[in-house]
Amino acid sequence: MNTLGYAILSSLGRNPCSGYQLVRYLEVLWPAKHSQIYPLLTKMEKNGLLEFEHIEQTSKPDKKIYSITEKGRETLEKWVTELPSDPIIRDEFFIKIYSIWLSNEENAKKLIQDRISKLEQTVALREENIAKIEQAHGKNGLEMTSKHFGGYILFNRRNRLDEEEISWCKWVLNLIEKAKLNNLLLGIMVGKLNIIIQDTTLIY
Amino acid sequence: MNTLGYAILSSLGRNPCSGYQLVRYLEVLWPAKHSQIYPLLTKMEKNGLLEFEHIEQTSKPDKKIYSITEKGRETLEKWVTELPSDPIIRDEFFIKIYSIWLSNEENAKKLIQDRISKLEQTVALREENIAKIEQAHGKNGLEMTSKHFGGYILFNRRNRLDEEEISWCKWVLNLIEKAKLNNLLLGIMVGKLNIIIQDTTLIY
DNA sequence: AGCTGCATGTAACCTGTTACATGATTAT
DNA sequence: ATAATCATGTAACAGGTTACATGCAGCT
Repeated sequence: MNTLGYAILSSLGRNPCSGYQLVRYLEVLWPAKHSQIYPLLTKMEKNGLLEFEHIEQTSKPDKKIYSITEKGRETLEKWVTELPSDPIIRDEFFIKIYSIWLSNEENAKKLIQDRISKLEQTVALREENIAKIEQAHGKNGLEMTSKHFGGYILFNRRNRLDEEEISWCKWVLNLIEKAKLNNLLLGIMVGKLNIIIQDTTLIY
Repeated sequence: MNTLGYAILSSLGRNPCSGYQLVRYLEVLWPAKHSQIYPLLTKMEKNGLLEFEHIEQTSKPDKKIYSITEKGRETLEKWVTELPSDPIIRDEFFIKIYSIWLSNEENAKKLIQDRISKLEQTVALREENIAKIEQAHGKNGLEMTSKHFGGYILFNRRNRLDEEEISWCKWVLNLIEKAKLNNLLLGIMVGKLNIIIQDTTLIY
């Protein structure tokens, strides 16, 4: 089975839900579209890792509530102890940053500024979620054996990293400003030098 | 064209190289295997974004040194100003962390400890690289218009984030320890309570 | 009247990985 | 001897995205 399968086991192991809801839950864990999730759920159910209950609804379409089986829980538990493969990060921002030397100052600043805006937005949203979890379970009441522990610490991780990145962005903006100032000063000095040269040329 | 194509333009725009070398250069920017890179290079060359020079070698296989064309540079410059799509992060570690509530303390600690080890290793390696760049170009001599600026600030970013993650890992280890202590204390208290109950039962 | 959310599914396509193929040189 | 590095390429497969398909309820 592939990693998406384990992500599904991990989510359903915490609480049963429909494929539709899984799409949302997996967003932070292992993003996948419904077109990838539905066929895999069917396959995993056939392999005995999951089971589902058909729920008929009147005002909404019917749904299947999936839950993890004993076999599924065992499979997940075994996998969790194996060492994880290296993370894969693909971010167009890196490539654009790598190429800013061919761009101008305005574009460069905009690229960084937009990044800050996005990060600040997501951090604010996540902070609300963290506060909700702490409110519901108590800041110190969250133990490793709690179902909510993993989610809680992962939210914390992401916010710490995002805040560090915001700080890095500001450092970069400063670097650009400082370089501009240096150039400006250099320009003035060159200007003065020219006057001196002109003066000296005039004198001598 | 896809993002890998822009990553290639970005790398070759800094300095020409062979497809073989590109695999290594792209590792930090947009990881790809040679089987994906070679056909794309051929395609991009046909589209006039790249050109190559055939270099014959005696002790090694012949190679093609690709470089960016004027059209390629223009294409890249235009793309850089468009806003980047959201980053994609896929990390098995997240799923394992999310599932540790079904695991025991030993496994949980090992998972975090292994993460710390990996991070510390890569941070150390990267620090060497940062030092090398600073040595070669001067800590303040690196301006936005320098070819090395992007790489320099990206290395810095990664190290900052990795160090923040190490700190987060230690915070999690502390949380686990603290919870254990609480449980231990609770255990002792329950024990004492039992004695009191036993005592009181004896007296009355 | 048109959009969003709920809910599941399939088909076509693009992206990325693993494996196959070749072959000389250099280091362990 | 055996593995790693240099160097390029293709084929098969797995993973992931976009688009097609349906239909009702509630909101603007």
